[in-house]
Amino acid sequence: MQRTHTCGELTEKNIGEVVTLCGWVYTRRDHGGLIFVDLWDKTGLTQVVLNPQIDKLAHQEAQSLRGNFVIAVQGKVRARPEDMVNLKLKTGAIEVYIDELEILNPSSTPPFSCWENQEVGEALRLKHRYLDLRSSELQRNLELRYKITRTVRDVLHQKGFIEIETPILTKSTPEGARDYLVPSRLNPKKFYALPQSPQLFKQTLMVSGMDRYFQITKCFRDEDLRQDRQPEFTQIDMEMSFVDEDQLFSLAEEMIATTYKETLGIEVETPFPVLKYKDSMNRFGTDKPDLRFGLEIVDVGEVVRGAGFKVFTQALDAGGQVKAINVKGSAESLSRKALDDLTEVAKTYGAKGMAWIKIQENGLQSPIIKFFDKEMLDRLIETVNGEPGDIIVFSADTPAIVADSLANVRLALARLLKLIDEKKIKLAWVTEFPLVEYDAEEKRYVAMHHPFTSPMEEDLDKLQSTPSEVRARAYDLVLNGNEIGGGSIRIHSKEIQERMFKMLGIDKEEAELKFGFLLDALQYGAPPHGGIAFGLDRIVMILAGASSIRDVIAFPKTQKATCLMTQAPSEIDPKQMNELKLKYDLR
RNA sequence: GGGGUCGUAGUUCAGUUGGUUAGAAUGCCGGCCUGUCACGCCGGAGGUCGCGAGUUCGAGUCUCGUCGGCCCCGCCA
Repeated sequence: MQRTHTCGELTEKNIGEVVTLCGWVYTRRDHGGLIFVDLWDKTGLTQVVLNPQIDKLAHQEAQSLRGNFVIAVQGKVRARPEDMVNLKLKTGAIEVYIDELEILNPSSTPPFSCWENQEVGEALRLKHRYLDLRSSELQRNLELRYKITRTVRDVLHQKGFIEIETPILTKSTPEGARDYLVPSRLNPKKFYALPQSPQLFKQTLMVSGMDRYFQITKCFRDEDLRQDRQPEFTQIDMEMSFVDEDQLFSLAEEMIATTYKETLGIEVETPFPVLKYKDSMNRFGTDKPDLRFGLEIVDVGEVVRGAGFKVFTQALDAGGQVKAINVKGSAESLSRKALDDLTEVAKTYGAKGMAWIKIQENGLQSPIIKFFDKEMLDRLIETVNGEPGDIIVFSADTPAIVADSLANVRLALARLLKLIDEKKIKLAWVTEFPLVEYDAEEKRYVAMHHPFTSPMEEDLDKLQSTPSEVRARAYDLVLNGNEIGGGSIRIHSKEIQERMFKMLGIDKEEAELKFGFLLDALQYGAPPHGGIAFGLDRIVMILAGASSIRDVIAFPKTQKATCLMTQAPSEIDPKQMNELKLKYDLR
């Protein structure tokens, strides 16, 4: 029997036609004389009817049907009696009277029902991922994922990009994340690394005159997993020659806006606002601010300097900061318990505690006001624009801890007070990142983005003197508080690249050993170029409204980076170890 | 490396202060049923309480360890 229609397309227009449907038994309702089967495929459900008066044999055979059996049926489309129309189904106006039934494949009883809305443990769902993927939610997510990549390919194609594949077996690169390694059988004691990104290859392609490259490709980083992070993930990677930030931003904006339009039918405004890293850190404590709500951070260090409150003065004396958030109108809604919980949030990010002041009509309430004189309190309240009904929360510590703790207290507050409008889409560029940051452990500067990121021209003279003040031509794209992409204008001058390596403490031999091929390439007419890479999984997750990256990946890993379906990773045969000339040395 | 949380029929869960034979719903199996659509009615089967020690006359329940899922810190150029 050859399928003539899918299970989601028959309507009144097909009444009278003889059709053949194939699909899975969704439910079977056996009335003894009459059997109803809801037949499922990814397009929908169709009710088929087995009536012994239409075909005795088919009816008899249908008694053995069970859930998830794969069947083919042939019969005539009929209108349902008027009061039997099922408005819940697209195909609810019709049903198919079957005169031929073929069981293509029976099914064991599955460990869980993939169609019912019963909450099933994620471990079990991952073990039987093929069943879980039948659910409408995952079907919808994977379809959205495909629509997004298709739109991206369309847009980039129109803009003159070509997709070029780069190696998966490649060279281990220093810095950055931990590499996944693959032993080389033909070259004992040597290893390939799986790429953390195609970074070096795409820059090399610019030297080749490819002009505009993109690739939707897997990247690998052997680090711990999170809700929005997998060791194996997909980047939309791109690179362009002869561009500056403006051209690159507008292209990326068009790509994102078109994606929203084509997949969700939503118009997003372009151009996206641009926020300098420094301003983002000052106002939100993070380089990926969620701009859907306010609760901005205010520096009150100068106001409280010299107060009798040791927590503040000690932080300031040690070169730290005191910053605050005015939680407008929250005096009623934020309980003592909520403030304790927020304090725990602050502590998670290194703060030793979280001070607060409640402004009431009849004065201030707080465990710390006794340490301040009235004049200082007045100025403090004025600085944060405080009014009766507000609560001011404080963090005092090193700049990094103040930023980190308040950024996360801010997010927790927004969730607690339900300040986030889920319909809002707030995209922004964050620019002028520091080129390097000091690594206390390694006692040297390390590239914040990567060592090929171009410094800003006006900061070039600080490369030697004050490296930490040099700003980079690097940028991130932030969507509702998530970093969804990042990139930079690259260094194409050999001279600047050498100064960069010098600052990072990488000598000539080391540079040659680690990045030799790119450095060679850059000597042979490297055009000015820059690029960006987007995290596809995160973008799909946000557009799908999914709560975990696992919900937009067909076969995701668990938090311990295993696959419950394939049981990867697994032990290997000693023969394979011998071939690779590898030996365990477990400690 | 660290913190939190969960683990009991196939599944989702309940299980009191440590006390008789561990329950419910759903699913599954059998029977009945010609207008259901999460069909209905009757009956039945189904448990290494994640695993291992310990405390106790007695452990699903308490203690320790361990394994696994999830969330978080660190980590993620």
